[in-house]
Amino acid sequence: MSSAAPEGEPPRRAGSRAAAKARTHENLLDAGLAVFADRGYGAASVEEIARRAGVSVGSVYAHFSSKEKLFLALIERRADREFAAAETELADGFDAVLPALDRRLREEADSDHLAMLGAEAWLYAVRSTEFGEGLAAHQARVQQVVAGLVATERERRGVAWSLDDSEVAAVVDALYRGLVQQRRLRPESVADDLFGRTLTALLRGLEVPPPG
Amino acid sequence: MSSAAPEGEPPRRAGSRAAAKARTHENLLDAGLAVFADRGYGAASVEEIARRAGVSVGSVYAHFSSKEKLFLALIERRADREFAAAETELADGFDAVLPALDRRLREEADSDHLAMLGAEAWLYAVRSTEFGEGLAAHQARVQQVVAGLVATERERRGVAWSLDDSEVAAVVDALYRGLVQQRRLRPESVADDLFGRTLTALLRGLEVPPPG
DNA sequence: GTCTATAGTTTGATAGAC
DNA sequence: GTCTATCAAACTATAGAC
Repeated sequence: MSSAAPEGEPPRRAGSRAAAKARTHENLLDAGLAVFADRGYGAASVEEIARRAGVSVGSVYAHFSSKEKLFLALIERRADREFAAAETELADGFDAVLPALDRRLREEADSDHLAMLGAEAWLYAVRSTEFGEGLAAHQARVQQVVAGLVATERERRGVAWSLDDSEVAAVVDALYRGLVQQRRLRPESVADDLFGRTLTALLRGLEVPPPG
Repeated sequence: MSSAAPEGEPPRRAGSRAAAKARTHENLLDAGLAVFADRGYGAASVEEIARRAGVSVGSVYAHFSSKEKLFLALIERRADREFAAAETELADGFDAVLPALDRRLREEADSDHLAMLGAEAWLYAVRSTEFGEGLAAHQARVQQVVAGLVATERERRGVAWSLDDSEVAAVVDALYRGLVQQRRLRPESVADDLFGRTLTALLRGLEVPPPG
């Protein structure tokens, strides 16, 4: 052992070998995001991803064993970030949630790559049983968090609703994704706060008149 | 001229040349639907489409000048059918619309190819300015039909709504597409009549209490 | 209009030097 | 870990016979 650095010690400088490797790794994921979103999974070439990340094709295969693995790692990173963002927003209480969701919807729809990546991920999922189950599990987790918030709000209002909490969560999720795609295609048809106003109306309409 | 058949006369038998050509044309569109849905636009090969249609690659290019043109013709056929179906269902009056939409949503989500084709079309649209404007125009037409029905129902109820008719139409469309994708990925989270029940609740919640 | 055969690219992935 | 060089396979599209 020529180096005296103990295991687990953080790198001394930003330019250390480990940091450079991690940076290349992230650069490849960022480049993959752009190319997969621009060309689609099938038409995306590893060569273009490498060029965009500023490395050679050989280096790409040193980090990811295949084009497919790079794509999956990219989806996973996105799913992790999405889940973390959802938990952060929900911690601020119900009244802060709707504006936060409106903002996230705009960011995703107006991003150059995010909405397309979501569609590519869905397509890959419905074509691959294994990955499809993984994405379904991720969506189920997100919707359970939403369902929890929905239940809290329903109890606070002290009313019964004509849809189950999990159904409301599924509808909210589906409407979110549908509006993202809609805004990407026809921005003028989806106002900045349309999602929030729709949910406000929906929750009011869910109330079931008390029996008797 | 060896044949005595006057111009414009209908073919004598189903096996005439013109009928055979039309049949091959439709077969190619059907095969394209299956392959584009299964593989994605970029990964789909003309060779597989030809094999699935029972013709050679050369024949494909006798009908469509490129893989892209075949894809676009396929999307257009689908859009025409979608629009025709929408108009038929809406002619039966409002009460019949919700069950009809529930049924169409199930058919699209449970089809082996339709939901994927929709996602491929959206991706192609957001990547191509020209086609994107075409698909946006198609969606605008569909939503105008929906908005007309929404306006009629709103007036029949004699109430004001907290969303414009066109906004309601956009939300209905987005929710429909979102639930199709949701059901394809997690069928158990989207009951057969969830879409109709959600719209029923939404319309109730849209009502604005009369002023004073 | 449909076929066979093929031209001309581009692709994903690997080998070996450093 | 990154590079250059390279391979075998697959691709879209065309040419010419029938």
